[in-house]
Amino acid sequence: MPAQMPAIPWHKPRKADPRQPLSRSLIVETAIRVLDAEGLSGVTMRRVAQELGTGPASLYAHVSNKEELFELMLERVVAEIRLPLRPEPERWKEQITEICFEAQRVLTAHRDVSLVSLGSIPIGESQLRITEFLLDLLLQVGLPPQVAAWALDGLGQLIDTDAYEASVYTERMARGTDLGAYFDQLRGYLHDLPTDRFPTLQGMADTMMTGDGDQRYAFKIEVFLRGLESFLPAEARTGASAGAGTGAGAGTWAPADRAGLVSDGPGWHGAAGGSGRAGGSERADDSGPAGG
Amino acid sequence: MPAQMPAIPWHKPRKADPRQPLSRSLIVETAIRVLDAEGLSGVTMRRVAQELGTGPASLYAHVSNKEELFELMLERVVAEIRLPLRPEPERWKEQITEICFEAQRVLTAHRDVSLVSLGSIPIGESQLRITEFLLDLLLQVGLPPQVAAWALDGLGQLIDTDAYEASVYTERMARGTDLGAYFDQLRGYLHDLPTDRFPTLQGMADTMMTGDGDQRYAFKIEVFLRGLESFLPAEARTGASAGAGTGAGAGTWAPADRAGLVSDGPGWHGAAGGSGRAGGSERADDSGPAGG
DNA sequence: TTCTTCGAACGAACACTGTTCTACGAGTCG
DNA sequence: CGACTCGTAGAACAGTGTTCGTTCGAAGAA
Repeated sequence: MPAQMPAIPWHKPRKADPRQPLSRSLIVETAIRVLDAEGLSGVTMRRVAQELGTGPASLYAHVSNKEELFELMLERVVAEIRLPLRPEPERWKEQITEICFEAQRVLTAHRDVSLVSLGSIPIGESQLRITEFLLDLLLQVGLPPQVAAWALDGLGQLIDTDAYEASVYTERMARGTDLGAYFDQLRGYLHDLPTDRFPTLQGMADTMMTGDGDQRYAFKIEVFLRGLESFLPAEARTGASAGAGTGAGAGTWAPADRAGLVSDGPGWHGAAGGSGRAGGSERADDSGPAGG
Repeated sequence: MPAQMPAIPWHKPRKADPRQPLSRSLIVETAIRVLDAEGLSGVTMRRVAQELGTGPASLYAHVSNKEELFELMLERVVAEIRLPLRPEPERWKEQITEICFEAQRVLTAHRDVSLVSLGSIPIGESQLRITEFLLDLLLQVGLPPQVAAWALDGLGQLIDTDAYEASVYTERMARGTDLGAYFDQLRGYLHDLPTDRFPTLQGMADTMMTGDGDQRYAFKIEVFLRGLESFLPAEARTGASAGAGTGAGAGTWAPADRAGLVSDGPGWHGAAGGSGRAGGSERADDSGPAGG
């Protein structure tokens, strides 16, 4: 808060704080401020009310529930997700990947919110805006309507789940857990598994732990999109389709180049000392494909 | 509770209840009983303690946390998931689909538990057992190790998220919401969307609402598996691979035949007049094979 | 101007929550 | 027999979401 002029003493001296009256949007904004500062579990009616200089009961005049408040918060957050200007069917996979990463950037920028998203049907205006865009894109690509509709479902789950998982790790780290040590420990645990009962897993401990959150996320998106691609009717397939041929060996696979839209600043990725989800948290400064 | 004999008055009249002493597993079992009866939010330390005829403080001698208790509960639940006798690489997609449905069956049979699973790394013994099986299977199919490893991640998220979403609807229905009416309302809402801003979505309202939870789940699994298939090196591809050619038109796509293990009838579909994800837990008595 | 009305604001309270402190009591070891 | 553990609990602390009943301030009616 910047310096503020003192209240003129003879103007309504009775009420010291010239705060604006309560309103739905003011409450939601305040709640989001608390969310960003202390995580979703820190957003309590009392905490929000206190931030507004009032009591918890006052909030119930504008918001019927804590659940409703949460959903309003989610809507406001989702509204921050930016979309490309228009669908470009010829590079639909790249475009969807970009949107997925943009969504994850925004969601994880607000701590835990994705948990709210996980359990609710996305019918808010902002959510529908994204749905509309993706649906349009998928239809233009040539996917059958039913496939496109159901694909949105899966895509939404993918985004939400990954954002939530990422936030869980961020929260855990914010509470003092050293993720680097934790993952090393985990790797050791996998490595020490009894060979007779877990022969495959035990031998692949390192492979299981490879890759940070972004890499894994990109992989999942790519798998889903390739799967979607296989539902394209024969006549809708362009030559660019990675489809069947480009089998990609183990290490040779690389996440789609995420240029454009997502290229704003370092974002959360590097900031907190490493990976979103797994492995090598010591690589905070890696210049990877992601940053801008 | 069946009728119970009254305690013989002159046998230890001091302590009326001849209950067995507290123990970790007894607490976990009791907690799961409460979970099944009242959902995850009903599992409170006080409630579990009360069920055991004691106070909440007594639990902390065996369980360090509510969080730890939840994870112990998850482990016990996941242990119920049955696996096929051995990997059958020649029908890997069917087998994975079966496992996914079996997992969902078990998870949703215990209300909310999947929420616990969503935020934790699956390192319990039972979870690793499943991981080991799937990893073995995927490697036998010929997937590159790194792809197989990361695929497990995605598969786990798919299972957990879908189970959680299903449970959310079940819980909501248990609280009295009529899902049929709710989805009709939702369909109407989509249909009434302003045509200028949501042209695609508005016209596809019905398509968006088509399909029950199982169908959508099967679709997502199929997409993921087809995507995975595209990572098979050329030499590992059998003729059976649906891969590129069998493009499937709009309505012609059908979920993979879920024989054996998952062969439980119509499920809840008819009940709520449509889509969604909830319901039909009334078929717990299916005699599926797959045991072992 | 005065009176009524009505919804927003809010203090207090209710019934909960997870967790900890501390005392009690039985069992075992020396 | 005393000392010493350790599982069992009662009570309490600091919170939680939500509701009740009241107050208050401004707008509309007389």
